[in-house]
Amino acid sequence: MGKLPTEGTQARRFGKTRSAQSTALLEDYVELIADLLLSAGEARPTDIARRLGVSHATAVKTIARVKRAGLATARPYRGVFLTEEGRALADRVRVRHRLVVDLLCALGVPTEAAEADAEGIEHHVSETTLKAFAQFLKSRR
Amino acid sequence: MGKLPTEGTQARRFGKTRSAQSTALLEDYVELIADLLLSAGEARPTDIARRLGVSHATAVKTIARVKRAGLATARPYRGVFLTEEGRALADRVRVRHRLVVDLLCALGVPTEAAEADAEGIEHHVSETTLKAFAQFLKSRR
DNA sequence: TACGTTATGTAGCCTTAGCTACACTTTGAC
DNA sequence: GTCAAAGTGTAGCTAAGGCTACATAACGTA
Repeated sequence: MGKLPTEGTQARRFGKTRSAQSTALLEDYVELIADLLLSAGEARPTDIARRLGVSHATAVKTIARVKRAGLATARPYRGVFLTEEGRALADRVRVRHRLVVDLLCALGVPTEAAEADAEGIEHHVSETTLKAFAQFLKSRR
Repeated sequence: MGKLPTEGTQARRFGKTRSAQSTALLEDYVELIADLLLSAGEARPTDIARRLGVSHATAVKTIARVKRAGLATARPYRGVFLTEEGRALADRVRVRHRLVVDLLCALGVPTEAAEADAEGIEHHVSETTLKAFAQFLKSRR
């Protein structure tokens, strides 16, 4: 039985988790847009919607939020593009995703499950934890 | 560079992540209520709110949702109690939380960071992955 | 070039999860 | 027993993230 966290500590943890959830979607969009730009040369709302499994209207609305956050730009009927900041975020997210998947695989999680779980887990992994993951993988290679 | 997931596969993963998020709050509430019932003998809305770092009004509203989900019962001004189903969920959640924290610690993540990150991670760990975690911890003990 | 298909954007609705403000119970101290 | 403080509940607001329905733009092909 571990020691109980103080009221304040626990509240802070939950708060952090809540804010992580609000940025998770933005990260997913940015990562996906980067992916589409690279593999298809363009990122269209309909493609994004299909990949995420949501309606195109939902995608359009969220893209608007991504733009508002300064991560992307878009002109009507002309697709979506990342800003400098968006590209930087996409890179960070991609690296983190790979690291999480690699770690899960190293622990014996089957690839398919690792990829699926990483999708949810990655948004909640702190820098500190990420470093520990990298260290662990290095030591075992 | 891993192989790309098909459109459908990726959509399914995102969908799973989305639904996990909708149950995450319920799990947190149930776990906290169980905790308070055990340590204080009662679970009052204000205590729950303070521990989660939200207003009491928000807590009350979410407690209503927990009740609607059949996980808890409550009578006005008399505190919150778990149903059979709620207790079972609380147990599962507690076990899972401990396992995630223990794993992170075993990988060299400092305790404080492990506890904090686990709060967000635990809701996205599948049964498959959970088993791999347990197996890894056993093999290394 | 005209037209049907596909993509896009917009409007309006729902639920969740947060908040503040206000009203009503309970509880405890006197 | 009274009354103030603390706790509880309710109402009404916001933003996010879903959806469907509908109108308009772009594209490809006959």
